[in-house]
Amino acid sequence: MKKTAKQAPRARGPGAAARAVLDAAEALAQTRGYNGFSYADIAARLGVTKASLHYHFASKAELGRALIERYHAGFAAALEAIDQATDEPGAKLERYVALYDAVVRNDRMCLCGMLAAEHATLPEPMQRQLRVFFDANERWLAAVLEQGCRTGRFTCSARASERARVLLGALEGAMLVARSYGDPQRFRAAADFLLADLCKAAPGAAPQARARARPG
Amino acid sequence: MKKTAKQAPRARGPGAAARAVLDAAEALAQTRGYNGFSYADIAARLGVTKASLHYHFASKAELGRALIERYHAGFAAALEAIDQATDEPGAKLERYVALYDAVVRNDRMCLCGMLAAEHATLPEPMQRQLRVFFDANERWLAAVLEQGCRTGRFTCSARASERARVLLGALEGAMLVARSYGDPQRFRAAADFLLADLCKAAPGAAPQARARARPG
DNA sequence: GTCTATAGGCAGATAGAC
DNA sequence: GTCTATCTGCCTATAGAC
Repeated sequence: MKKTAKQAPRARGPGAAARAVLDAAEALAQTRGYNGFSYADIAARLGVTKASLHYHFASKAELGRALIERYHAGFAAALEAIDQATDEPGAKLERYVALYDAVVRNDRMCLCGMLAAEHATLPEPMQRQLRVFFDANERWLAAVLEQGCRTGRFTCSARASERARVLLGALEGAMLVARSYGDPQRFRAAADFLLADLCKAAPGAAPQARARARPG
Repeated sequence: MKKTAKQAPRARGPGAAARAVLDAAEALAQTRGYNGFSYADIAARLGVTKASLHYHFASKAELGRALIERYHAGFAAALEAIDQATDEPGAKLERYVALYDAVVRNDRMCLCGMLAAEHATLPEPMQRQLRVFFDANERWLAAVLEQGCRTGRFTCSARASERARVLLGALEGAMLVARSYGDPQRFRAAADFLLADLCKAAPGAAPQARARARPG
């Protein structure tokens, strides 16, 4: 079933090169920001020239657009996976936080949180994409909080969508500040605090709220 | 009492030019980030040439250092003013939030929050200054929370310093995300939620928690 | 203190060979 | 798809006149 051996690069499948560019750009954007990296940085990581990058993404604005698009799609898939893995609101939130915790432990910041800081300097399409990402996150979180409210799992103060907005901002901010200390534990501790607060009025109802994906 | 009329520029006092440079750079850094502005931008705003800026700040790294230094000093003075204006922990927190609210209403982001996003690209002296700023804020907040705990003004869960850290991160994150929507009200609403949470277990003890400095 | 002029480098981007 | 070569423009920074 082997294709002609000459086509080794093609063997990785179509779009593999573009994906490699996105991977490198994503890592750079999440650590240094959109204004903090250049085509030269990506080219150096991949061992190719700057010119070849323009074959896949004609402009940096187009690359940035594709970056958010893929990131959002991946995040949406992760949220769907959570919904299918469990119905328990507390477990959902714990897994949601775990998504960000993985990002932080990888010495990165949420891509969209990072880009939000640079908002004023971004091409307008990217600005719109950021709002779409945050809106989707808030909607998902609001639904989880609302469910937790109904079932008595969480402190119920209604206004789930406002609480979702605060929670998302708090998680982004915890990542932001933690970066200055190079200490992933700082994020995890803040996240645990935020999760615990949701259960404050329902003691004993937060059994595994502090479960870890990995040993501390 | 007039000086010789020839010295009009000097009349603004020594260092006035340097201060004007810092003012312009600060506004740019808080809206576009450290990597999002150049000497050319500052020069254009002040109506001078790029070269003249180097007389006051030899390098951009030195300018950045001076930027954080002055910002932190101003913030420290504001915190001291709050301490002298009131002893009530709730009022202190309300005034603390008002400091950030003024920043947001000015279409800016906290300078250090903005720079925290760009942390990986900053000169090492600036990186250290960021930690100093956040540490000072956390200490002040922790003292206020601790006092509110003792007096029963706030929900008392001990661990004031951890709660202070979460609160600071949450405020920075609320600013960060609100920027993408260009809506200052988004920050204020999140801040009110955070303040209200501190009083959740002490209903009726949060009379003016939602007081505004200006009409909405 | 501010200017003109310029250096030296890196940015994003394009043309055209292979 | 990737390369070499190159363009244009902006960046930080410096020299030296006024």
